[in-house]
Amino acid sequence: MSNVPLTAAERMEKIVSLCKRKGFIFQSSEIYGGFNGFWDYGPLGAELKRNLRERWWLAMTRDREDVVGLDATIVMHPGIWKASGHVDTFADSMRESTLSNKRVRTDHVEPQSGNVLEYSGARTATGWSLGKPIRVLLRKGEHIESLRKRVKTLLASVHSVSGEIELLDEQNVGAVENSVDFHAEDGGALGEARPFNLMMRTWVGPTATDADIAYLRPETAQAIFAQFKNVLDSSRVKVPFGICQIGKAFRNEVTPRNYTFRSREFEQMELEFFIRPDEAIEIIAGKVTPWTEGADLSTPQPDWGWQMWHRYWVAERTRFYQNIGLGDALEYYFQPAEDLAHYARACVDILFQFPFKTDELEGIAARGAFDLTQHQIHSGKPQEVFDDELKAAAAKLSPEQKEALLQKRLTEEKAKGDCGLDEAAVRAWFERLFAGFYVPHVIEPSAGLDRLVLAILCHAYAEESVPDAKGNPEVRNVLRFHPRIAPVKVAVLPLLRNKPELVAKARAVYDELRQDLAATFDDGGAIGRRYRRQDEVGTPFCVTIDFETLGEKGPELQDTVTLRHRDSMQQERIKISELAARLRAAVR
RNA sequence: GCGGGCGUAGCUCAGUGGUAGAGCACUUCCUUGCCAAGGAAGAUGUCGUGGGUUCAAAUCCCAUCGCCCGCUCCA
Repeated sequence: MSNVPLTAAERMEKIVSLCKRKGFIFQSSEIYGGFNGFWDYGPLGAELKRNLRERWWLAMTRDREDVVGLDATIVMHPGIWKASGHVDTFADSMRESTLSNKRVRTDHVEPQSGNVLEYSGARTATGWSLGKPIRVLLRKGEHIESLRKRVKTLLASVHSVSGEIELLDEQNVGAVENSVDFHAEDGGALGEARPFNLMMRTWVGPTATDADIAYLRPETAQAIFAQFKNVLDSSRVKVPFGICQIGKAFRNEVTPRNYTFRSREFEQMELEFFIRPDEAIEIIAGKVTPWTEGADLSTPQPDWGWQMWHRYWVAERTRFYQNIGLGDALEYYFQPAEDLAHYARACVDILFQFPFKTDELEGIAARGAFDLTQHQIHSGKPQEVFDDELKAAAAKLSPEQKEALLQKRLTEEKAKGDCGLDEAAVRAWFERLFAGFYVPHVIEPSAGLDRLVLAILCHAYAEESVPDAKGNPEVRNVLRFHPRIAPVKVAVLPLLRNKPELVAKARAVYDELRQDLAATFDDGGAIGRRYRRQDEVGTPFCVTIDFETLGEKGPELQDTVTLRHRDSMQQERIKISELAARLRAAVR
């Protein structure tokens, strides 16, 4: 058996088609023409997604002692999004170059100086023409021929025209100094500023005035920060510990693309794992273990600072993906320091090679104390924890040791330039720290559930070339889901439909198995066809009831069935009494 | 938002102004038999949506929605 070669585009098309045909994923609101950026899960997709969600939740909560769950609302106090920075960063005003249609943020336009040229239009000898006038900036020192060539090249690529482009009625309309009306790269005049609001708005309360505006959350994480104190005070947890949440989030993506990959409504699985600041670790443990290549990340240690915790969570999350059969398909991207957002200290992306491109499944960020500090400032409610171990350890430090810690931090803050804390702020922070108080730092593994479903489908999809009954090669479609996450675990099949005693026996086996396994019953068509039907939706096991099951070939085969394996297509004979335990073990 | 391509049965697609099609899938029945191909019968469409041109539109024109590709955006 070998895999049929497919191009990336063919592969993706087949996956999309299979998902619709078999009830994994449907377009939202399809009977009304669809709705861009929204997708529904059909019967099998809902099961698959539920299995993945359940695995993540159990890996976080049941399998660990140091993480608890939360289930918060989608609509929250608008102040949360002010504090988190989303109201500002998600509502950019954008302008477009009229020449290239390239967008630029209004507040990022670089002032330009030079002469403004205007053309009434452009055309080619082959019949293409541009009706609208073109304004473009001839920068100081730029040769006019170089500008003409650049404009022609841009027009050719933007409008997909070939052949020589002729620019019409060139006019010099005057000089400008430090103008913010031209695109920095292509020199094209910028159009009107338009707001790009990436947060979805709604109104809470029946009056729907501006004062009632609220937002559908653009991420689930902020609810965790907003409820941090309540969880801390009610759950007998102490730092280091985590709070996890699974739920819907909403963004007005500029371009929803690539099937379900970038949707406007999507589901996130997020953990905020709260840790002590490195200074607290140093006081308590005497040192902070730096991360080194090959470090032992299996068991958290008291002297771990944020770096080790960050790497630990990368390893933990990798283990999760291995357990659902994606381990061999991941790539990692360590964001270079200069690309990090101002509040992040490190970020690792876990990527999957989708047929359309390799892109992010999960981001694991070390975010320092940024979020809780923001909420402390905006809400006016302290978000500090009290750490008695820290207080006791700090009490044993000499004034010189304390000053040394402080000076070290001061040097770090100075290195940050304008965004660093001043000396008074650092002294105040250490005073609280020595008394046992601090705002915890956080490691944030944030995964997209819909992206995971898509990755699982893409990874599982295979077309094999297998010989048919006559030995001719034939294509077999199969979804090679790990049995743990397969939407249906076992199909029960009577060999023939028109023999009531076979059907009755098969029904009895089905009724027993479905008590604790996702099972299905199929008596339609030839047996081989039914096997292939189950392969196509990724059912790992088929159980076939035949006349031997009924005892026709003697008592030793009575109450045995054929157990057929999806990937190898091998069959074995097994007693009905052993079936449930055997299958349960395989899907655990 | 810009440019290009596309939208016909559940799926894949043919159909360039004159009666809406094929293959697969599906439904029912027959078959003592294990890897999609046996036999018989059957159901399936506002040709994405709205408007226009025409005696006549799946076909031509306009608008709109959706999908794909590129640009753009992406805490």
